[in-house]
Amino acid sequence: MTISDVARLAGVSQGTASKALNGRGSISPETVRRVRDAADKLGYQANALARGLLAGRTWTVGLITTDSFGRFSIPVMQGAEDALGPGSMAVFLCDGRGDRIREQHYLRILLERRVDGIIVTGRRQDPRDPIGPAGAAGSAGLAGSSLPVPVVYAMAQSTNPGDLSLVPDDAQGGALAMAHLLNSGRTRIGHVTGPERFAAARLRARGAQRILAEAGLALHGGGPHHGEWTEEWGRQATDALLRSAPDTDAIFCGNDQIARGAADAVRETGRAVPDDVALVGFDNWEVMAAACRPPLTTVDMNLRELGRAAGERLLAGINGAPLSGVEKLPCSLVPRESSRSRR
Amino acid sequence: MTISDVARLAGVSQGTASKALNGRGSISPETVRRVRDAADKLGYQANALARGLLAGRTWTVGLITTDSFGRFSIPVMQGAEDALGPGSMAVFLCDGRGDRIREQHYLRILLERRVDGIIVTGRRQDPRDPIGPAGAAGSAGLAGSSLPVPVVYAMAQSTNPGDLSLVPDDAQGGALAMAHLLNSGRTRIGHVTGPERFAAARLRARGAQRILAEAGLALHGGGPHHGEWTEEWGRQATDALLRSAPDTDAIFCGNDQIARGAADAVRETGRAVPDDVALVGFDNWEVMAAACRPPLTTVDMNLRELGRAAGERLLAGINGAPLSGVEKLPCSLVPRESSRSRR
DNA sequence: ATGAAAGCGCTAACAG
DNA sequence: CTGTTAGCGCTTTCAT
Repeated sequence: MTISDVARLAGVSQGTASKALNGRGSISPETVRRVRDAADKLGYQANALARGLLAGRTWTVGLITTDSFGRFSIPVMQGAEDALGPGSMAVFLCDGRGDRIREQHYLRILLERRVDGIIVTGRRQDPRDPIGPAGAAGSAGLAGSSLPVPVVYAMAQSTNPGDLSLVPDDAQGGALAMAHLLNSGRTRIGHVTGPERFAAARLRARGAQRILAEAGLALHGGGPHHGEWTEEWGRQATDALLRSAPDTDAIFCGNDQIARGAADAVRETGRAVPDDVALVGFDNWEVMAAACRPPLTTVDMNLRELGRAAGERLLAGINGAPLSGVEKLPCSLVPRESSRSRR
Repeated sequence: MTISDVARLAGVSQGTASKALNGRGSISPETVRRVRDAADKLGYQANALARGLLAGRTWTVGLITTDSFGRFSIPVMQGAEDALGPGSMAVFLCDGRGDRIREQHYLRILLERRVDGIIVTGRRQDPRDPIGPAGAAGSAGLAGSSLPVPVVYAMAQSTNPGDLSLVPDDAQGGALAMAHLLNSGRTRIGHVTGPERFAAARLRARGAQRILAEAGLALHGGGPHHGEWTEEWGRQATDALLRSAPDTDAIFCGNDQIARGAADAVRETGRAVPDDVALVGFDNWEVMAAACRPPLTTVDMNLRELGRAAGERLLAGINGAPLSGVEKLPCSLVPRESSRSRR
């Protein structure tokens, strides 16, 4: 099933068939019709390998996720597809599973297949070594990636400032959550979050504390309470917080799992959410936020939007635009029951 | 960066360079070394497009997931990669998002790129139309897929019996759960599950009821209680069940979310899990099962194993083996706290 | 052991 | 408007 078969059936030359099918050159309408008919009858589909070989590009981009597709990578990937698909670019997804070896392997696979560009995505914004031949990073300096194709990091950040990284603005998200709690009339607000080694935890806390300071307040019940990103920690820390600072009237939680644990703990001390204690989470992980009792107000990182931006940037890069720097994209607040104003 | 550049640098002909790099023909060790060195120095990587064009195959398989990569598709995909990767096949992942149009689109993309085979994966085992040109299904009859490459359905089932479908054995899984509860000394066992329109719900219930019948028992508190696959429904149905049949000593839940809701409901009636009421879930969705209080005993569908099997079957298909029929792969039980024997 | 040449399927440049 | 030809990068005969 090649274009020669189509040409033969239509009674024209190979070149004419190609032009007729691609709308290039000038071909009589009658011929176009005959060629199209022949192609349809034969179920002809152009061989993308031959086409790519000739054109020097493949209309394919690779997306490497450093950890398995999870709740962070998936929306990023969908956004990227939204941006790339309409221009009929295909996205070649690879799961690095957080393993450098696998990642190198996939990089190789992608480059061999001559993808036009690569998106690297992960689940943390802590800077990571750039993809590419190990050790090439340092030598590259500000010069951008040492790879033969443009690369965009999305929901991941390269330690090489010459690479373009797109990350959610965690500090702004934390500020958003805190401002919302203040607006709903709370003033004695605690903060329970994940491990301090995560940039996300530190930044969210910092943003929240800035807003609090602007209102002349500080975290109620002591500095950010760092622990695991789990429900278990949410319960435990909330329990301790309510014991040491019983008049706490709101808790900003570093993610939705912690918030859900917090909701259970609040309820189990005989208090009500949101009437006694308001809660705000982070991530807008639907299945968590919706199953929480009551449904959880939370911060959405707009990852799909971030993925879309990554796709657009990559397209620009493929067309020759320079790609570098770290860009922070805004989070937004999704209000639900858990932070309703009193009365 | 082509093989000619390598050949020139090594001072040999193109053909010799090719043989040296691929270990074909007979080439003097000395020449091999020179060519390898040249390739290394230049960072040469073969162009997979040119190679594929010539070979008529691409060492690439496509994986189309009918709904976004979620907790069902991901393990299947990983298993498939485990089976295919070592033979250095690349897996081209596509997210159909449950949309037939997108699916067609990706199928096209994959066939244009001349993948060697396709795996279709989903999250339900209810039979679905085969992929491929709409309407081609019926005419194909038992003849297998009308596509030019082999196809395997994994965690998805084609309505065309000529296609090969791999699904978890839900009935066996349900039986496993029920047998486990009986073994732990329970006899008054209820069943709360998802919508009846899901084959999974019906099959799990059927398997459970068969085991119960063999023990001379029947579902306690009435037939399978069908509802949503949500925590909310788990809470609601469990509450109703414990009201109408207060002596219930175990509940088999159709999935882990329902089980988690059930755990909350049991606790809120003043009963203890597992001392008063034992619980078993289904899916082994780690984040749910582990966050449940107490940790949830559940049935694992071994999806990774299923994915691996799909990859192996596809390889066989690519090598010419015929592929058809429906195969059910066994589930296994993951015991945790929620069903510990009393005393 | 090595080189020369053909050809995978396609598009583009150039003739006619 | 249509046909012919060259060549993308690679592997593979077939000579030498």
